[in-house]
Amino acid sequence: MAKIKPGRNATKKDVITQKAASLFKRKGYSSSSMRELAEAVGVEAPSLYNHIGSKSELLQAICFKVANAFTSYLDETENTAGNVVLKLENIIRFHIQMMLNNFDEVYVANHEWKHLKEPYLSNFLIQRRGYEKRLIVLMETGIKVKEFKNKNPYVSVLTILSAVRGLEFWQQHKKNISSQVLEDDMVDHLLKGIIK
Amino acid sequence: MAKIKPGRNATKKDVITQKAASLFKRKGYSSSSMRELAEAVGVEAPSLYNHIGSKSELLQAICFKVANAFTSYLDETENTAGNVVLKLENIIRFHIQMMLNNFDEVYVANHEWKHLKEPYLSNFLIQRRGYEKRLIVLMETGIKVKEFKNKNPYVSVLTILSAVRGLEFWQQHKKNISSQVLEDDMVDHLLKGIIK
DNA sequence: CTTAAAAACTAATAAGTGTTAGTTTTGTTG
DNA sequence: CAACAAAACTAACACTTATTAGTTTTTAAG
Repeated sequence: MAKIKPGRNATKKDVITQKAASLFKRKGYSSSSMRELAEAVGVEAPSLYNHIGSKSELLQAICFKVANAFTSYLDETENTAGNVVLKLENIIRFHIQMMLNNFDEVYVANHEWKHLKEPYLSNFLIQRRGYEKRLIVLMETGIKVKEFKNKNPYVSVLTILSAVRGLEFWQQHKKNISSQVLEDDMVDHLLKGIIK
Repeated sequence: MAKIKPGRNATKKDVITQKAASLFKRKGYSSSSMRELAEAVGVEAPSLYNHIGSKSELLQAICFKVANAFTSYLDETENTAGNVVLKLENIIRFHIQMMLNNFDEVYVANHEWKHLKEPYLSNFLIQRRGYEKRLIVLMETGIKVKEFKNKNPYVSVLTILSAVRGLEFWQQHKKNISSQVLEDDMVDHLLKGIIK
């Protein structure tokens, strides 16, 4: 009934999506053609449509996979015992690890989301905004229980998220620093600025 | 001999470049068509070519204008008396102000540079790398003279540059926080993590 | 081996791309 | 006003785009 699946646990659709993430990262969504993607997959362009619905569907899959991963981790963390500092540290470390381990997809979600079509674009932005709001609430909690300095929580969240996002520039320097040093130094730098 | 110039001190080429920055920011370089740009300028697409050479020339102008602004400010700062902390603080403040006052162009330079054509792409990356290197040297100096903690200087520079870059998300929240609070809180957050 | 579906292929389409050619309008100067 | 150049316009070209239609090949099941 069905063909043998390509990878170990990956459907061909998964392979296409992954190759798409790599291509979109390198050239950007709009500059990536289905012919190029097909070549990366090892097939002619129209054959892709036996597995996927459209080009924009690929972008949707990538963006929401990433967004859902972050949302899920935040769900877990919120339902965990522990002080606020530890929660925030764990979240920062999760962001760093996502950047290092799922670079292509996170990069695409961060850079190419604006090419999502409605209603996916709106949904993505709403989800993203909701995520930020929850981090801000976490910051405010930390301030209230005297774990954090009384700095504007939005600025703190913005600073942290942006700094972690900047790990995309890190990829080129992977050889020079161990990722453990990177993670620890960055966490330290970001927490020292807000912890009391 | 020549027509009256559009704005006060701006040539029509300047107007086109500025509209291009706004358009490229909103839709991305590749998704922006010359017909759209023409409409923003209030003209038919082929008329643009009386003032500019090509679409990619517009991107070059935007990217290098931004890159040169940062390089120039660093030149000035390096030739200035003062301790390292103050120099770094001034540089951070300059980055923040560039983000707030030249948002479109800085955004495009940060996001669309990969669509530059050779040799401009290579030149841009070389210039960017050189800028980072000089900041790293500044960090190392600060460590040597005991103004900064002995943290990996590359990680510190990366964290700072990325955090400031993240001000692009700030635009939506302009109403809620004064830009002075933003600037001061962010500078504080970033410096506290490295100052001894 | 037969059968049937899954997935590859070729060919084609309609729309949009940056850009050039050629022409007309506009605006300034002598 | 005459003359000339700057800058607008229309028409068009050569090319690329995502996607569909229709057909053939491949693969798995009975």
